[in-house]
Amino acid sequence: MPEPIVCVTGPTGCGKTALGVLLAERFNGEVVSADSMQIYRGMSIGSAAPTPGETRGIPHYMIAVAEPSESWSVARYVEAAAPIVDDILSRGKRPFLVGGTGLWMEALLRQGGFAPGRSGGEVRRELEAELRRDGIGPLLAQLREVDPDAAARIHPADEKRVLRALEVYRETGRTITAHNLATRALPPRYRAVWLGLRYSDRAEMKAALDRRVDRMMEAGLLEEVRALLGRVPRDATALQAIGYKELLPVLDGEKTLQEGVEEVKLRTRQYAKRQLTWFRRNPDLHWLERREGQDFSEVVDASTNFLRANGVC
RNA sequence: GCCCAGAUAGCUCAGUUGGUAGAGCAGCGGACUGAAAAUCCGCGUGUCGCUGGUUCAAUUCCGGCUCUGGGCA
Repeated sequence: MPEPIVCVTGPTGCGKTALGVLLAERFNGEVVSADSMQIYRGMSIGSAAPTPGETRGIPHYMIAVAEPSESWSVARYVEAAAPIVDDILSRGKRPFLVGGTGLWMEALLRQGGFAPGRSGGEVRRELEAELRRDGIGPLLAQLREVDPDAAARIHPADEKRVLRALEVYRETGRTITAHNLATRALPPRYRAVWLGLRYSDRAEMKAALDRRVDRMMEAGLLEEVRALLGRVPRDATALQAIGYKELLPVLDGEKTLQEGVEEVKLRTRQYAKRQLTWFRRNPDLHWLERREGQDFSEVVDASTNFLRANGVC
């Protein structure tokens, strides 16, 4: 087993990027981003991608590598990121997986890929057409028949997952349940040590997130959204990003700037809450609590101690 | 000063022909294996403005008061 890679995660806006860079500096590391929006070009303000100054000379990968008009997915991310992690390891450096997209991080660490099928694919489009034509009922009935476990597990209202489960079956003749069981049984691709950074107080987190959105606006987020709109279709995955989809109605004149900004702040804290839910279930994750007015070096020192105690040196 | 309307959950509001109340949003919790910054699920958190009266019982009916809109002066 090679040296563990270090995962640095937590809800948005809590300082993952800064912590990741400082730790990579101390531990001979390079940073691999695990962020479903920083991956696109032209979204640096709204996705809070690290600036050249913030990277402090540490190599960063998987940031601004995709055209926002092409929609990336977890599977494509893993295909691209895994060779990079391997390369970092082969050069005797330590990969720091830094980001807030939990599914992407876990998928990269896991061995065994995804079952075939993808958004925009032929089978998916077929299923979407069936859904529009006949409603979810017949699709649920089909799923109960071919994959009763998935039918029991997935909420009937979660159309996206119902479609995906049927898609896997139609593409492969195997169920998504069988596929998931098989991949879960495999040993992980990489050994990992997990650090999570979060505010100990919810109100402090909200205040910090609000301030960050204000800073993004000052930095020209609205112009960034306008520029993006000029070169990507409206249904692009990139335009689902928080900070972008909420400002489109402002550019369309359907909403005031203030309403748009309030919406961005709201969706940002709701997203942070979903991330907390996602990461809370990870028993390997070591949480570092941030408090208002606390010196960031305390967090860095605590992280350093934790990593040393867990075999990272 | 007078007239009219309103005052119910954090917000916007519904409702109770008198038996202490419920929607949306917010909030909190949860799920998550090719859109994941996506998608989906669960949970009501309340001096029904204050104060008297009628009544077995008032958030509901009646009076007074306060506040907020709008109108007339």
